[in-house]
Amino acid sequence: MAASTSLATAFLQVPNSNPNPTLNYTDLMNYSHQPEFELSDYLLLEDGSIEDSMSSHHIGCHPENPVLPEKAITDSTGYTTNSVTYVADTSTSSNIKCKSGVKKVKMDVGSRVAFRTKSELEVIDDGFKWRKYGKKTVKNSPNPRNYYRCSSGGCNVKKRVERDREDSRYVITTYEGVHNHESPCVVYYNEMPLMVPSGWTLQASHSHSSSS
DNA sequence: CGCCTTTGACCTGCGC
DNA sequence: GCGCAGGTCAAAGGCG
Repeated sequence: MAASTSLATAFLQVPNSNPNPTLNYTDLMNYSHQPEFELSDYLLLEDGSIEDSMSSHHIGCHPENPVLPEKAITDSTGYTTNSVTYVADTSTSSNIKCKSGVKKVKMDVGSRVAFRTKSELEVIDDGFKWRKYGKKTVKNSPNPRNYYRCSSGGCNVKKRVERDREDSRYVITTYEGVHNHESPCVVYYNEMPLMVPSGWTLQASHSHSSSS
């Protein structure tokens, strides 16, 4: 049997004044209450049942340049904004859910994760090369939905990008599938490949995993 | 020249 | 069965 690991990662981009290059969950919560830091939502697409907390997250940030304007790397299910990057491991079929302020996380079966993030940019460099293959207007939404496919040969990962119909300041990105290749920037944690921006550090605050 | 975006057409699933 | 909406295809054109 393959190892089963519940794993979710958040790369936190903190204010320049932050003296601490690595953060744990408590730090994340502290920054989430500061005005210059806005934590994004991310959404659950698949029906979930297993509820967990952010204690299962690993949180890190760039040691020298804490605020990365537009550059960050995630894995197939991660998403990056100017504020925060979440990475959810879908190879183990995890799903995540939280509200503003990130209090709850859900893990579940499925390889599709959506993130709702506040960003002026619709397409953010997440370390992979994406090729746009479609654009569609969505019913009851003034904003079109864009479809992207990983341009790496043989990789079938897709993502959908659209602006929130209720608040166009937010971008909803849905990742579907798992990359069968590495990002240019990747580290391994618990034998799991994690996509980490070059120069970033990763601190494992808490984790839980199981294998058989 | 290769890779990308654009965009209309086509396909498919679902509700009625 | 029909119509609608979402998702994908593929041709055309642009750009480095």
